[in-house]
Amino acid sequence: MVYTVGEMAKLLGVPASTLRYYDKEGLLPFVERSPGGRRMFQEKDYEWLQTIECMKKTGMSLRDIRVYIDMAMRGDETMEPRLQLLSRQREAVRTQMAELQRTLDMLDFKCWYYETALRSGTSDAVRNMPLEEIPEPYRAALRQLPKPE
Amino acid sequence: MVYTVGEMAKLLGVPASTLRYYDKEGLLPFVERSPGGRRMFQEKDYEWLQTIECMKKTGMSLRDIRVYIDMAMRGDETMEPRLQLLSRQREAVRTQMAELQRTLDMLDFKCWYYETALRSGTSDAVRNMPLEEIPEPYRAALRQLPKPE
DNA sequence: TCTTGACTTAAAGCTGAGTTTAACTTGTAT
DNA sequence: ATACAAGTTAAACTCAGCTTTAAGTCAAGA
Repeated sequence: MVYTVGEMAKLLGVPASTLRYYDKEGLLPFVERSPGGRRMFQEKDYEWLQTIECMKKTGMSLRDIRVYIDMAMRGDETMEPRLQLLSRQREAVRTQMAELQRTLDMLDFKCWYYETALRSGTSDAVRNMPLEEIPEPYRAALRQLPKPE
Repeated sequence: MVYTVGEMAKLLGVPASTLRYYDKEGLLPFVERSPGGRRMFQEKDYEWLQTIECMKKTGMSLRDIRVYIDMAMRGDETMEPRLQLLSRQREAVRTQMAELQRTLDMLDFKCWYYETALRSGTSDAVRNMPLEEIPEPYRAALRQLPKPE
């Protein structure tokens, strides 16, 4: 079973222009063409495209994904550098998550701040609240934060 | 104590061009000018800038940050919409983190895959490994994933 | 006073990841 | 055989978030 670019795009839920763009950028070296020049996507290409999607979710750039694909197409001899690339990406995602957690703590604190201020009708009460009265979970965020405005 | 744009940029660890850009985009309505037209940053402006930085880390667009700043400058009457904005942003960050976790699971699995393949010298062994032999933590990721290449 | 470094603006340029457009070709259905 | 939807390319356009450049202004130290 082969698919045209439009069919494959539909399967993946992306515009066909995106697949053409990826092809132009060298991300789809595995896609063959018909005698008339049309892309003929195979079942196995769907798996490649899922792999690309997955890499993209990690925040990897198209350039790095292309490098990865190129290596993967060269077979087992490139397993080591591929592992290295994935390993670095994993580290990057972990870092990203840790940063997001700190950001989330800040947002939790700010939301609490406004909820409290709204309940008392003014921001004065909570702005001048002594540290001891601030619920424990928010104190850490407060310490590393500017005052909410 | 007042600072020029260059001094404030140094304090924040960003290029001065970024602060000028933010000003042009309306993110710094609080910064006053000298008679000669130069920006004079005050201590309190430093706190505003930290707030902007914090909002940016949540992935908020400059446009939304400007809206937030504008509201904050109008005082207590805008607390409710500000809370709504922060609340929405918090939801967005939570979603983002959940997605990253799934991505991380995938990367963990892929790294395990390559580590195993490298130890056995070929990807065949692990490619054909029956599900029961795959360590439990990785099975979930495998189920929602394309085969690694 | 003069030099010099840091400031000012407007406008253009850059990057990544696409999307849109225009002009043309292919292949399927009638 | 013909129509016509869907394919092809190159090139231009978009968007956010800056950065760079050019041409000019300000102000602190010698």
